[in-house]
Amino acid sequence: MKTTFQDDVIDLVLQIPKGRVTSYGAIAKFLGHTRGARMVGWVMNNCQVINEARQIKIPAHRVVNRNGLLTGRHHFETPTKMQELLESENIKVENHQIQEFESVFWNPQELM
DNA sequence: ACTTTGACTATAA
DNA sequence: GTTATAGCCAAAG
Repeated sequence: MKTTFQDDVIDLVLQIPKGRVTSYGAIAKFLGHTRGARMVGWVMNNCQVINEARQIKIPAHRVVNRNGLLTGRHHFETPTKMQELLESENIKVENHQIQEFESVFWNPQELM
């Protein structure tokens, strides 16, 4: 089993510090796919399945679009679950948009 | 093998 | 400021 794109994405998402968020594009870029943000989204969709199949939790709520908007909220159990999770990590969310986004944004490059 | 789709982003108008 | 378009590449049908 070779390293797949989704494995890399998941691994990175799991390393997002609590109270921080990142964007699809940042993840894609970190993996070498500067404009492959769409694939990250696809992987996140699989994350749901993995969450139940592997019984591991993937902090998908820490992944938002570059706008700081909770675009993936509709894919959660409930449309408000994502915001709840973020708020429980001291991330301010208003109108499905992260406040002080630049302050909570986490660049994967910091990992190194 | 070909077409469609996707939780996106950057650029142009 | 918004809306439109193209780019990107991997999976599913």
